[in-house]
Amino acid sequence: MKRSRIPLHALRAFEAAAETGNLTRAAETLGVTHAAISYQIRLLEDHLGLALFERRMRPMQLTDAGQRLLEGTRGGFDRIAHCLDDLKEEEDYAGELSVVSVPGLGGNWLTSVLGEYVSQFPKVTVRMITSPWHRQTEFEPSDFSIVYGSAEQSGRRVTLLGQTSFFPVCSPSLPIAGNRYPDPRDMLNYTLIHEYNTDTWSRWYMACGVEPFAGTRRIYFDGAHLTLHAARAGTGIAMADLPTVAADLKEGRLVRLSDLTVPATHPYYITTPPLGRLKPAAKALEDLAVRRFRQIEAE
Amino acid sequence: MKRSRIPLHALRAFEAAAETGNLTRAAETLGVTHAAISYQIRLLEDHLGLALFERRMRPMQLTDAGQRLLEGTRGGFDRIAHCLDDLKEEEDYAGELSVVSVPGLGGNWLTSVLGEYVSQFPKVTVRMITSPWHRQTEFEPSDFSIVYGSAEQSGRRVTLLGQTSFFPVCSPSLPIAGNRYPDPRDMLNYTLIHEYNTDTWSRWYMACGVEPFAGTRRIYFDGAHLTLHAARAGTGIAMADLPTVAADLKEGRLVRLSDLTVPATHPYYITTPPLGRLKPAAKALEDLAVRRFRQIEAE
DNA sequence: TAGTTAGTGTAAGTCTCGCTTACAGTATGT
DNA sequence: ACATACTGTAAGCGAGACTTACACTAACTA
Repeated sequence: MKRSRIPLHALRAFEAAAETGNLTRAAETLGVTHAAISYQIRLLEDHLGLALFERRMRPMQLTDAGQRLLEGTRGGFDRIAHCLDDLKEEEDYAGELSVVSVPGLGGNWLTSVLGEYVSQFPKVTVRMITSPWHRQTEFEPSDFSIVYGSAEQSGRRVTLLGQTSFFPVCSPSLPIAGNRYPDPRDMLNYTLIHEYNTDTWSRWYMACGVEPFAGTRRIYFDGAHLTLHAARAGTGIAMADLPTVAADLKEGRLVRLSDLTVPATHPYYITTPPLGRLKPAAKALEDLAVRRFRQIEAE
Repeated sequence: MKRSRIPLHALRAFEAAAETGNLTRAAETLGVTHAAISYQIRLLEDHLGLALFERRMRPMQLTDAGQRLLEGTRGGFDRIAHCLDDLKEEEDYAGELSVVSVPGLGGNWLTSVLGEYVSQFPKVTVRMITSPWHRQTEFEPSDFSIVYGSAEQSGRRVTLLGQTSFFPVCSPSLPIAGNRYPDPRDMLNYTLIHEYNTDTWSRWYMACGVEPFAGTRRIYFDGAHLTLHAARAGTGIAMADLPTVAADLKEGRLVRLSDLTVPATHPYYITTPPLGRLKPAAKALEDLAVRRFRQIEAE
């Protein structure tokens, strides 16, 4: 069969479905909806003119032809996947990778991304520094760094990571955490945890249409990691963005108090050395980071 | 590597390019433009973060990584392609296939399609009949048939093949064949070869904006294959459509005399037994026929 | 056997990304 | 130096992969 006419996407969908006997499960592993799988399999069956699945029963059974096809595709794709994996084990994906990040994303989100990264590229040794000085000048230039705000930097390659937006969070131990999405006015009875040099709280209340807070308790910290630490400890209510607190929310250390968000004043950027000196390993990290960021945004 | 992230199209493009060391050639084999290949390879190199080709020299040389990748992908795709081919060799693609066609397309175009078909499905024995009686009723119902005009038929599955359009052709031996796209008025000095029960010639002259021919010689035949036979023999000028005369034009047996075409009054349809009794082999022939028809239309 | 849950089928509409077009740039041959 | 043959790349288009939404069917539960 001519290469140009092999329905690759359809075969991939078929393989996933055949392995589980369950379109929904298959769809999840490929990161699409069940309808997409159904569509592709229909296409493939139509192309071959024969049935690949026995659909009377559940879980779906492969027909003879389906069984045969599964062996072929699995073998083929495995071969390709291994080859691709091997390429990633080479020198290009070995050695050291110096990573610098601003504390906000760096503290929590980036560490989890790096966790996935090192398991995917076991031969890369990552050295990470978080530093609020996002200008690269005073450091030995890093292989990969995340900066906040303006990113133009002498001779470094810049790609947009994305923009976050803020919403109030607090410890589940505070009484107000009980009612889902309480009235913003009620939140004024708690300590509002601020970060120095930001106006996130006031912008948020403005967006709510609530009068600026007058006599509420406030406390100021130097950096988002500290405000969140305080929030977790039950000190009061802090503003947070999704990437930094996604894990906290999921594991119940923090509770989100509103649907309403205000955008960060600046986006995050990734900077790397220019194309000539860009390490493949850094590019791979960039891809992963961007993907994970999008993923969180989508939720 | 997770299946969902294998860039299959990019790998296919890479494989084609790596095999020839020539993007243009690779593009041809995949039936796309060189830019498409270039784009996909760029994507792949970018995804992996490393160069696959050494581009200083021509033909392009694979890098080490490229070499490795080629082995993997070639192996993988070969495996899949073989598996797919095997599936086509099974009972589903064996046995007899009865094909019925109206003479127009059947005479020339369909035979060439069938030629390709049998080389692709060697185990299928094709029995073809051309018959102007495109109603199926009096025959043992065929596995695959091409009809002209209205296609509604008791219980058969119908798919549109396409609509042709007509233009004048003649033998290269006629003097008028010398000048490319002569004045339609000059053509009136030759015998106009007609097919019974069609008004193609008069519709064509109407489309030209030329007065209906008065005292020109005419000759009538029963069926397009006869008109074309006469045209090839130098009898005069006949009307023909692209599928039927594509080979004649390419091989110089006929010359096209005008850019202007008039559409056929009806489209061609393919009919097969309904889904339950549709043979996979017939479906495959249908796919091939439709593809080849589109291809000619595109030229 | 009726209700419930988990899954598949499928039509309609959306949007991505693979592709073409068009042109500039770069090797190789004469 | 010119011609030829190929590659690189930006801009824009369109097919088709995908999502959404709902109908439907199988398999459990009681």
